[in-house]
Amino acid sequence: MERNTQQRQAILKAFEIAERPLAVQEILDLAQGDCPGLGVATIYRNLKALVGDKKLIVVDMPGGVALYELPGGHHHHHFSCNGCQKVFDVDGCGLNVKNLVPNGFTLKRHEVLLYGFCDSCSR
Amino acid sequence: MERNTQQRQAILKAFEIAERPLAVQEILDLAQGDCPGLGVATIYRNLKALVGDKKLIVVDMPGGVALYELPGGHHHHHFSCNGCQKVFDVDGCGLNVKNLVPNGFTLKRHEVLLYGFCDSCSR
DNA sequence: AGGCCAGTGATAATAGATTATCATTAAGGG
DNA sequence: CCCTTAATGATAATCTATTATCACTGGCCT
Repeated sequence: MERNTQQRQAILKAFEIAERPLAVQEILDLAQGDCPGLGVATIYRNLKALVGDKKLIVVDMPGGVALYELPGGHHHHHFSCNGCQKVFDVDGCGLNVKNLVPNGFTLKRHEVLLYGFCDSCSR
Repeated sequence: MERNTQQRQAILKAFEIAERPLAVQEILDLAQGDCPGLGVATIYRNLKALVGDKKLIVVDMPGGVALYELPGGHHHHHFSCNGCQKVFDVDGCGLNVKNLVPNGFTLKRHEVLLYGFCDSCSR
């Protein structure tokens, strides 16, 4: 049986409010607003379960920090801000795969990572 | 003073032979062919020094494993093979940055990561 | 309302990557 | 060739992220 706990609700709500990929620490900070006392172990447990249920997807970022986000469905990439360190979704792709993949290689998927400063940090 | 040790030579030679980005463990395996007894600490020490001297550059890959490569100079990206786990350089870019960056955001740099199977692993 | 047990929280344990320590080795100037 | 000392190798230590443990709590079925 799977229970609908306050903790799990708070975690999912954090993603709905943030509207961007979140790291474990960010999820913890946001969800603790709704659910004081929430512990890291619970975050990890629920993340694993939610990813298994396809309610969240993993975004592997360089540097070893895994981010999680709601499955939007459409093809998109990510923008990492050097100022606030937040990661934002970027709609669309802009990648021309033709003539990029070496001869004999088989392309399965791709990631585009943009780095710079977000709206707030650009000023 | 900076000494031209056999260890440092073996490390740089590994990159020249491999002609692709290498992880610490790969560098160790390759360089030990020229320099038996070479230890990990020496790899890390030299990598740090070589990156400081711009003789190597760091490639941060998702998953937290850092790769190193010779500074080729030209703009390129990387292809990660799901079969042999090796990473290869891919010349060119193919990314149309226009209309990709959100309003107000400032783009500083970008990375394109391709995943699939290399020539050998495609067969 | 009562009770079972999945889920939780605090913390210890684990895992993997990188760094520090220190006795020993060897690069290279004189 | 000798001597200074930077660099090395083995290993312990550290650091960070994640998982396991276990007593306790609260969701939810009856």
